[in-house]
Amino acid sequence: MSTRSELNQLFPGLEEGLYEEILRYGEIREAPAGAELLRVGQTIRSTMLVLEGIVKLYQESDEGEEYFIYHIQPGQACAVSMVCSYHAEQSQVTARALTDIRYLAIPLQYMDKWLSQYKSWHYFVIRSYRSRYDELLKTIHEIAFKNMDERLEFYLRGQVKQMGKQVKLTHQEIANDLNSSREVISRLMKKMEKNGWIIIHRNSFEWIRD
Amino acid sequence: MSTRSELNQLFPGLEEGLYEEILRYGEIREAPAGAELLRVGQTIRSTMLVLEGIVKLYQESDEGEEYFIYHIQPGQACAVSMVCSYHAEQSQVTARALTDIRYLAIPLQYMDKWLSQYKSWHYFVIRSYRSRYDELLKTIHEIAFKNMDERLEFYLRGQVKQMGKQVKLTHQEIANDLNSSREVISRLMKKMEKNGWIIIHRNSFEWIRD
DNA sequence: TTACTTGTGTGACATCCATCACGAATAAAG
DNA sequence: CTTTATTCGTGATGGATGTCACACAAGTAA
Repeated sequence: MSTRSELNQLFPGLEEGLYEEILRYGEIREAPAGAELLRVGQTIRSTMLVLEGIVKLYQESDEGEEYFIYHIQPGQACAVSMVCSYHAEQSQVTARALTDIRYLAIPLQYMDKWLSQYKSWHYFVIRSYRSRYDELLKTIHEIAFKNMDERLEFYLRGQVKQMGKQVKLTHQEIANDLNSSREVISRLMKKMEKNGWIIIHRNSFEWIRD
Repeated sequence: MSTRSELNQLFPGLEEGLYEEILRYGEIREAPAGAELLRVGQTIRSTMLVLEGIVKLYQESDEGEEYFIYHIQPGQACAVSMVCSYHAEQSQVTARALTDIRYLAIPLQYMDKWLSQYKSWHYFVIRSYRSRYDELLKTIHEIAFKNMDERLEFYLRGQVKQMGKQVKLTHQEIANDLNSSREVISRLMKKMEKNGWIIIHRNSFEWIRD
């Protein structure tokens, strides 16, 4: 499949001219699973349209703690990096390739140009911000009001939605994503297993409930 | 001062035609301190440009707990309500007038129209989303990684920045905004007073440090 | 003044969760 | 098969903070 038709499928509804500009000025890049694509404090110089694979976005504290925020899938862009301003801003989040990925890197200068030139593009940008904004609100709702058991359920549901009912994650990785500790996650997941919500395997679990 | 020049001052840099449309189709409304402007689950039908007074945005849980998110000042808009889509969305947050306020209510249909018609408007919308998105990230950072003492300091600094060094808030109100309890806030503020950061009065406190 | 309301201070206790300690289960390597 | 590394299970303990109880202080109304 050509990149052009791939673009068309993943990012439908853009103008003809815009597809061409994206192909002309966007650079196709690849990164292996685990690669850091954006780190806290880094200055943002280009935006990212994901073509293949999954990117994970998370907050990081000074002490190296993490908190998972959301995934970026093929057909989505990194809202954080879609600044529309000249003065390149600094990232508050870290982005890491969860699987091997392929993406289009687009220099920031075109963000500005396309915003004024292509109607479909500014709708795309605004939709992206809007939906990410909503996801952040949900995250705040979880952390602010819920105990770890409910937050874990919310988190696992999110992973299942993304990865399917078989999710490959160790308890330690889950604990990192929720800024908790392995022991706590182990205990809570054991309880979920007893309730018949999941089946725990080594290095993975299986979602049953719902 | 005419509404026109007021608009010009508060929302500078928009096109002439846009100012006129805002005045023609926006309805000037007032609300007393304490009025609820947007509640969780409510369908959003118009957006809000604040002209005078301060609006407070917060999350609400099913059990009636609250968590403060940010203030909206004169010259700012309610990002939540600037949807660019036909299917009016539901709010995840509650907005309440903190003081008596005056604002322009703009029917959602013009959001769409102006987005394609006025360049300055879509920059305004994107800037709004962008900066609110960043504030949400900061909030997540606080809740996810920090203990109550640091979160309280972050919160109080925010209030001071907004209200000046004399802040009229009871410990109970602060506790509500942080989804904590009065006793905890009292104890922590007492400690801050001992450290010379603040002076506690009845119904208010004074910021000293920095 | 007296009574009443509202806000604040503080000890005692309970709960959630992080940490420590250690052992068991599983997979990989020799 | 034996050894080793990784992952998971689980009790014990402690810290942060929510909850309860109650006293006191500062206004407000009668």
